[in-house]
Amino acid sequence: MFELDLRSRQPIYEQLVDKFKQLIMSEVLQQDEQLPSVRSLAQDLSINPNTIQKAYRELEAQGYIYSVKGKGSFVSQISQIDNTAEIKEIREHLKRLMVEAFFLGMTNQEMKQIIEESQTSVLKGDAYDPD
Amino acid sequence: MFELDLRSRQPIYEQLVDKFKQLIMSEVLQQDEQLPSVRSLAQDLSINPNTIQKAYRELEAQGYIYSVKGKGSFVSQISQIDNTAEIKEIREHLKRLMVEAFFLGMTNQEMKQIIEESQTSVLKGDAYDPD
DNA sequence: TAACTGTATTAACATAACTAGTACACCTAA
DNA sequence: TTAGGTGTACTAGTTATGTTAATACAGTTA
Repeated sequence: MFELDLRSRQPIYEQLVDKFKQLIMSEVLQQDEQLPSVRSLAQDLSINPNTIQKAYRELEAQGYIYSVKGKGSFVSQISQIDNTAEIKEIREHLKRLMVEAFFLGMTNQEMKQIIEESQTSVLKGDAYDPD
Repeated sequence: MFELDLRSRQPIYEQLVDKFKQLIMSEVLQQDEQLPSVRSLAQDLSINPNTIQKAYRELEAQGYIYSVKGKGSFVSQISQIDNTAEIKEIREHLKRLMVEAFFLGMTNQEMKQIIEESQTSVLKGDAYDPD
């Protein structure tokens, strides 16, 4: 279901958070749909249940999912998710990266092309890596 | 001379490497110009000399500088620096980030605007944070 | 010679992520 | 009611990495 990079500088639980956010925002996972249980997903991914729990806790804190003891974790209403802070972070991150890119000699044109490519892959659904 | 973020996920030595790369690629530091010594820069930045050394070792390995025992560390010829691998990394990084951005609802237009802004700040020299 | 350079090595420390094990509360279906 | 599923909480230990600390050695320069 997911491709994790265990050697990444980005922690596993954050990778999970990002993946689920994408699945939720793109409505691949729909409102009130149940997420895999902490234990089952841990087994599927061959990682510790605590790591899954940490990701779910984070997703719940940010409003993407809600959890019910004894039942499971479920997707929230997209409309009630506030991601303005995230958007701001991404903007800053993009700016920094583009400054780096310019110093390495990448052209304006080249970067706009990457934007187009990215958008295409998103609209085509390539980014979901469905399994 | 530098602004370091000691709490960043990015290690100090990598921040130093990036800063020096920018200063070298933008020719603020010119060919054969001497870099601050390991010990003096460590004192200026209030960090350990080993951390500076690690950054210099990395810069030398990537061809940005050359070091001479007993004399110091100096800027290499820009023309002989091979940064194709770095450019590739940046491209991948940009792609991933843009996919994230799209999911958060950022528009194509908005991203192109960020590119323009970044380019402007680079050309104006804002990015160097001269001191 | 003295004081500066880079370089190397070893040890200790700090932090964060991750794993492991256990326990408890709740829900659901047999 | 009970068994097995769910989320949740907690403590401890492990691992990896970055950073600091101290020391030593080799080369350069005034």
